[in-house]
Amino acid sequence: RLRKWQRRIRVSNATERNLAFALSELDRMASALGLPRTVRETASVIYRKAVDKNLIRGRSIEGVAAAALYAACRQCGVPRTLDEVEEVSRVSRKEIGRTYRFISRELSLKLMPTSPIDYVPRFCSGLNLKGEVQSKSVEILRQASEKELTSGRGPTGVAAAAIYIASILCGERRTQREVADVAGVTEVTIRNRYKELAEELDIEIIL
Amino acid sequence: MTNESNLKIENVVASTKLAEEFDLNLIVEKFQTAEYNKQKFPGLVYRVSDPKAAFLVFTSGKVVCTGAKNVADVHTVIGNMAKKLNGIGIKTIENPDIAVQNIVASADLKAVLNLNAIAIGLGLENIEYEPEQFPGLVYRISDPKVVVLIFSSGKLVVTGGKTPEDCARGVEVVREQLDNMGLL
DNA sequence: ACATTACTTTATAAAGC
DNA sequence: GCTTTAAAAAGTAATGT
Repeated sequence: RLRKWQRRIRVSNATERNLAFALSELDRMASALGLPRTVRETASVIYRKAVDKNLIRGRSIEGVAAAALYAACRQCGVPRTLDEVEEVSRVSRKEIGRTYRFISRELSLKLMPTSPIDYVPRFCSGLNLKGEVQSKSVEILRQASEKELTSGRGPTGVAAAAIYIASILCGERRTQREVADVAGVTEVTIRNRYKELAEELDIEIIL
Repeated sequence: MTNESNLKIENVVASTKLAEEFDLNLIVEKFQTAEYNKQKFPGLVYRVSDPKAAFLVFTSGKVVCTGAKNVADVHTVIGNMAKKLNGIGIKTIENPDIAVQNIVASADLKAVLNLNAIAIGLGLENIEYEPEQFPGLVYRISDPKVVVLIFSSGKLVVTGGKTPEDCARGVEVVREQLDNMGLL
């Protein structure tokens, strides 16, 4: 009888220890990414649900925590790319993506693919661009979406191209390199996307 | 009206057993283009151009054939492979059972698609669409048991089928569902 | 700036780590 | 789970001229 109690205490300790570790990891990663408290709380709720459904079995706490954070960012409308989450975690992008798909399905998160529009505020502030440019970027993205220019394209690349165009239209030009750096894409991608947007949306870009 | 599936088979994967065991070291030295690194991979790699295909040969006598463009070619290339082995002094099983394990095919719905709308239409729980990672929407069908990759260009990739009919049916299932949702 | 090569995703068998 | 093979889709990336 005493052994049974001891085992329960041990399991309980291990469970609590793991949860504490996971939560501290979430906090550490969220801080590194500069995420608000609401996202950290959302991530911890997702993580706890994963624990309750025994989804951690066969997976690392780090991986599930990173996937929960990635999912939380998307759920809160402030997405980070898998690459960004990978940078602050110690698991590979491949495992974060794989674990994300798993918990997303098991917890029925039903998240829509990330919208380029959700990246606009963060990228624009990273480029010191005002609200006017943000509004213009969003306007361009809505038109792009209506004309089917966003399906299958990377959300960050499309957002970057829209911001690049908007910055020029608003007289606050940023170079392709500057935009590419904050968006985490290459100049080639910005070029390909902005050419397509400019042509299909009949936007004249004069340098 | 409608349709013949402009289905094109791109790759056929099959497996069979040609002997009870193989001495891969003997085969590598006799077949000049064969590759064999036991620590890297347990199988010997051998490419042929007759009908183009690639073989993975194992010590157990089992063989995997990939890259063929037809189910018929699979039989042809495996037959040629058996003869080449015989020519090198290795006996092989007479009429080996050849099992097609997977067929990859491509098709074209000839329409520009809105993948976000399709994701919602087919149900987010039934699909996977992460444009950040890959431009295609992944749709798993249970009957026929195939996986279809749907692209915004209207092009499709069907894989997982064991027969060309599975692939053709998979395309039709997608075409019908998209049509019913008015997304075609 | 443009070209080429290469990697992302899907399925599938094989033997072994 | 990984390793290796083949092939398509379209986007993005790395490298080279």
